[in-house]
Amino acid sequence: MVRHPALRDRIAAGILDTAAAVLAERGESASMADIALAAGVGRATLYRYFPTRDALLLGLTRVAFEELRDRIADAELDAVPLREGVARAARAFIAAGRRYAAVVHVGKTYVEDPAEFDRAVAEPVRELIRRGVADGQLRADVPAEVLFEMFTALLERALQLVGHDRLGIEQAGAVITTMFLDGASAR
Amino acid sequence: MVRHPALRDRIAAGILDTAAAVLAERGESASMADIALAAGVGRATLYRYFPTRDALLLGLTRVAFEELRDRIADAELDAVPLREGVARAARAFIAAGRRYAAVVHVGKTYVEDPAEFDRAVAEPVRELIRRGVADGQLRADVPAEVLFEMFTALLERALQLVGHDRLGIEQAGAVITTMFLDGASAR
DNA sequence: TGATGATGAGACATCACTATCTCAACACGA
DNA sequence: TCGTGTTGAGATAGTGATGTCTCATCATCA
Repeated sequence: MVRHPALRDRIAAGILDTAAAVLAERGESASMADIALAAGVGRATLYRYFPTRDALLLGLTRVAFEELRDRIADAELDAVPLREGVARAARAFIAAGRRYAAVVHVGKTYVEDPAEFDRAVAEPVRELIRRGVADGQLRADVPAEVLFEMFTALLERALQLVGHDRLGIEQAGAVITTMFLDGASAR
Repeated sequence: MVRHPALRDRIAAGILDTAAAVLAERGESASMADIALAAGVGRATLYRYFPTRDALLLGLTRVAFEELRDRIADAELDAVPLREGVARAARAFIAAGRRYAAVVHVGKTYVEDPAEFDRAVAEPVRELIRRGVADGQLRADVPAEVLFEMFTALLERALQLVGHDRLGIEQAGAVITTMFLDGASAR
């Protein structure tokens, strides 16, 4: 019998944590042995917690997705002005994605339910941008979809910079927000 | 004796071309067999032209780098105003990088001489941005290095969109330039 | 202290891919 | 038509990773 049923979950969470770090650093090619070594457990133990590599990647994207989904829901992007919404979305992505930078790139293939991811994470941001275009606050000479892509591109790069300690978390959110809205030109 | 010494080069170039496409689509994990199949040659033949996988990746990054280097040199970024320089840099990257989107991501590990790449490609753009910050045209509340990262992030994403036919080449250059300089807000 | 259950180390089979080699078929020039 | 040289297909060895298994060891609880 398991002594502490919660202990197993905590160990699994710890493994996912270091797995996220290893994958972020070494890329998708990091092996199960690499992850086990970094997590300080034996390879066999790693397989006891995650019976396949896919199961591990799936678990990783799942926690990342849930955290991101919750933060986006908290942000209530549909209830605030455009500028505040963009700022909130940026902070939400950076806060949630900080530890899961690996997933941002690798992720798409391992997301359990892409439609659900789209609905709960991407769509609220797209809707925010569409609203900005519709009421004349955002430029209309480019499809809203392209603006969305540019926004996420800035986000992902900022996430990388945060991961490499070249940008603070707070600054990252501010830079993304102002860069996206106002660009790099001096005021 | 080889009938046409130039023929070999043309075939090699053709292989590199399709290799770029395959790698761009399937990612770094595309195998030599995949590439040979897509290129319409036997696997053994592929190995005759590129004795190792590394040699192929190296050759691919080499042509991409040379094209990009030449275009950046042509752009004379140090001799034009900031806005024109940004526009030229964007066009240069998109024109040269269009067929080598794979390398943009994978690249860094296969670049023969990272220092040379930095000197001939990245540094002129960085210098352009530094100049813009120094003369007050670009915002100074963010390190020039971060502005550079944001610019390349927009570039790479635009490159992807072009590759997926979601953005035209001309529009891509224009969007990058105006987004970077003025952001997404309506004028 | 003794029993239970988890752990780490390592052996092992399997699989996919790289890289090499051979050979029959083929194209092109003399 | 003949000969040179290239090609594609397939066999094969080597390598590294995944996934399974066993076993000695260790920590915890009674």
